[in-house]
Amino acid sequence: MRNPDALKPEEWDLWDTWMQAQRLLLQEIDRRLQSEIGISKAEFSVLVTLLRAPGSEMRVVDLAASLGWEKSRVSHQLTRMEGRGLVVRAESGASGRRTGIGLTPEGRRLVERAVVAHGGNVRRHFLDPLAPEQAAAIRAWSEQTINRLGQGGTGTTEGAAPE
Amino acid sequence: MRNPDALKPEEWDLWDTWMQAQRLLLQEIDRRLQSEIGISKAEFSVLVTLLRAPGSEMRVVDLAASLGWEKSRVSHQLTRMEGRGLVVRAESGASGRRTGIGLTPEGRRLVERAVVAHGGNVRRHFLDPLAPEQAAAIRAWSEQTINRLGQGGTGTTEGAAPE
DNA sequence: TCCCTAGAGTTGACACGTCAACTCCTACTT
DNA sequence: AAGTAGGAGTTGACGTGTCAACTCTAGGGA
Repeated sequence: MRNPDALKPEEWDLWDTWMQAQRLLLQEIDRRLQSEIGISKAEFSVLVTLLRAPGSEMRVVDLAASLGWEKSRVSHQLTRMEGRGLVVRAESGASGRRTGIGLTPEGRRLVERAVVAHGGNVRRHFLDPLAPEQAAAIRAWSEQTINRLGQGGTGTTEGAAPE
Repeated sequence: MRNPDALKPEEWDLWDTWMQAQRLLLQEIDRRLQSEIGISKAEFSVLVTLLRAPGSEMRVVDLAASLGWEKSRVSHQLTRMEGRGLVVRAESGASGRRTGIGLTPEGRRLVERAVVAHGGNVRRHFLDPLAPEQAAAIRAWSEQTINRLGQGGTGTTEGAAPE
């Protein structure tokens, strides 16, 4: 603590407070998605990304790029979701061999309900309690943070919980 | 999307942008802690909490309360950290049987270095780029979110990465 | 043609986290 | 003293996430 770099108590407090608020909000939104629809945030992200893809079908590597995930993470996630019957690994066999990932009817049904429910939760727990000047500050901070730390945003996964 | 509750594109965009900024910042801070000191965020939280406890010793249940974690999570974490030689489960055997958790010399050495490094990282990546009015907005939003969602804050774990 | 490199995808080992079920001990009740 | 309720702690099953190593195949020289 004799380091000149040491944070002052009110600085630690801002950091801690912000971290805790974040964690509570994400927990709340995730838990509601889980209890109302029965899918996790990770499953929701994959399903939404597939839903918005042309033909509702993508390759693993494109899914990974769109979500900003590692491809091994996508592969593990797909293995679990295939087991739950939410997605299919379509192996185009002899001809194209493109191994596209697609939605099952069950997956499509769930994600369509989830988009509505999740939107409502985001509105209730994030957007509504946000005062206009808070929204402006958060937007500005977020953009400058992404510019500073993010190399190239995934860009296209609008509406998916990014993580 | 024909739901009246549906979010407008700029609302989705604010949510996505904020989520992504958060994720990038946490990733950056965690990765630096890992590469500079060689411990994870979870390990750091446990070590800092122990370091600040009277006698650097706590029971599992108090650790859990202070961190805001489930006790089973604490137990699993301690099992891994005991394997790495960072903490000890002191079983006071016949007399008190209090099963206090303590720091090993190695654990103490690491956490003392980590506090300095982590503080510097928080300053560089969170506090410094924050304009004063952004800090005020983030503090206000965090506090109202905690009041709305948090039932009883853990309170005392000042300085630990709360999650 | 044969090799061989580079991309796509999978797998295994491990860290992290939750939930539910379990053991163990203490303290209270009768 | 026997019984029991409850707190403290652990464990196992499983979902989530990273890293490194692996397979497979297409395409591109020599």
